[in-house]
Amino acid sequence: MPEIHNHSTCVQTALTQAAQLCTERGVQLTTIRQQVLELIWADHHAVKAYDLLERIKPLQAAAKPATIYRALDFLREQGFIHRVESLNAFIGCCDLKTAHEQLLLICKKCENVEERHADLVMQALAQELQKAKFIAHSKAIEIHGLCADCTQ
Amino acid sequence: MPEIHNHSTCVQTALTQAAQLCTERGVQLTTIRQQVLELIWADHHAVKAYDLLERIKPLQAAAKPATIYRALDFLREQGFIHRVESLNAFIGCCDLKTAHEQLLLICKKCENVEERHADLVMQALAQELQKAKFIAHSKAIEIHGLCADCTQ
DNA sequence: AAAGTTATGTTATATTGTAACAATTATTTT
DNA sequence: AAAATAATTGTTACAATATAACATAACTTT
Ligand SMILES: [Zn+2]
Ligand SMILES: [Zn+2]
Ligand SMILES: [Zn+2]
Ligand SMILES: [Zn+2]
Repeated sequence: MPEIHNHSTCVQTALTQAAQLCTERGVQLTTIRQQVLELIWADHHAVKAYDLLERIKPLQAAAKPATIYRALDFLREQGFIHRVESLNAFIGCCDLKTAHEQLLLICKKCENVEERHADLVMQALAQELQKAKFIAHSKAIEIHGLCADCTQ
Repeated sequence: MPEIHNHSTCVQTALTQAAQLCTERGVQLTTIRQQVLELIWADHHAVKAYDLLERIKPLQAAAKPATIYRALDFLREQGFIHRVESLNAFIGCCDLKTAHEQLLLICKKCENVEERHADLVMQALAQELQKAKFIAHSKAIEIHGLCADCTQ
């Protein structure tokens, strides 16, 4: 993610596509679910569940942990967000349309999380899995370090 | 990991090498630390911190969460174990001698965790990181699915 | 409208992990 | 060996993350 970009388009795209996919799939993008998705897309940082809980309370006074975790479960099932395993946190998926594996680059300094498709990595990984005769159901590749903007 | 193998050699190798490396490095493989390492090596499953706590209590009656987490911190710093981020759990490292990245294959059925070096994957990943101008400090690649033994 | 399904409210609790300070043990210096 | 220093462990308290279970409400289908 470049340090400066028109982030409102990121958010708009994500919300529009999510709404569209929900319609197509016959599932409900309820108010709570949409609000959580919007809060996750506030920036390109990974967000923790209890931070989301605090942030949604002005909008949903009755919100409890289960409120958030249920919304997160839904958004994950639909592929709208990813869980960052190594942070116990969540980020918006940058490509809702195509199912894909996630390579996450997590910057220690600015805390941005960049999602990349990294086809060559996935290809090499597929070969390695074949060698191991391992049938993959889900893959998480998470790299911690310094992003391009923070190493200049 | 083949379903049937002489596991006592896995454990012996790990403990012997750990003891040797601690001597070389001038750090202490205390009783508690060695016991935790042994408990982790009980099998090739990932172990949770509080399971370790229960299992060490017969040996260390005074054991508390901090007891376990401190030992885990030490063992991780020394590279004797890995944390499985997607499980909040820990496994013994199968190659103490050479520093290396971890590709973990986690079987949903038998729960075995196999660690592979996967040089080709790491090479492709290094290229991708260069493209992204990202300086990696740590890498976690965790694949969930079915292992060779469990797909037959 | 009634029945069935999906989503939310609510309470309680389980799981995972740290902070802080005291006491002890090991190592180094005098 | 004694004293000083550093490393480890004991202990208490609590923070952070996540789920279970059951009641209520809101949508969908018949
Ligand atoms: Zn953006
Ligand atoms: Zn950065
Ligand atoms: Zn073994
Ligand atoms: Zn298996």
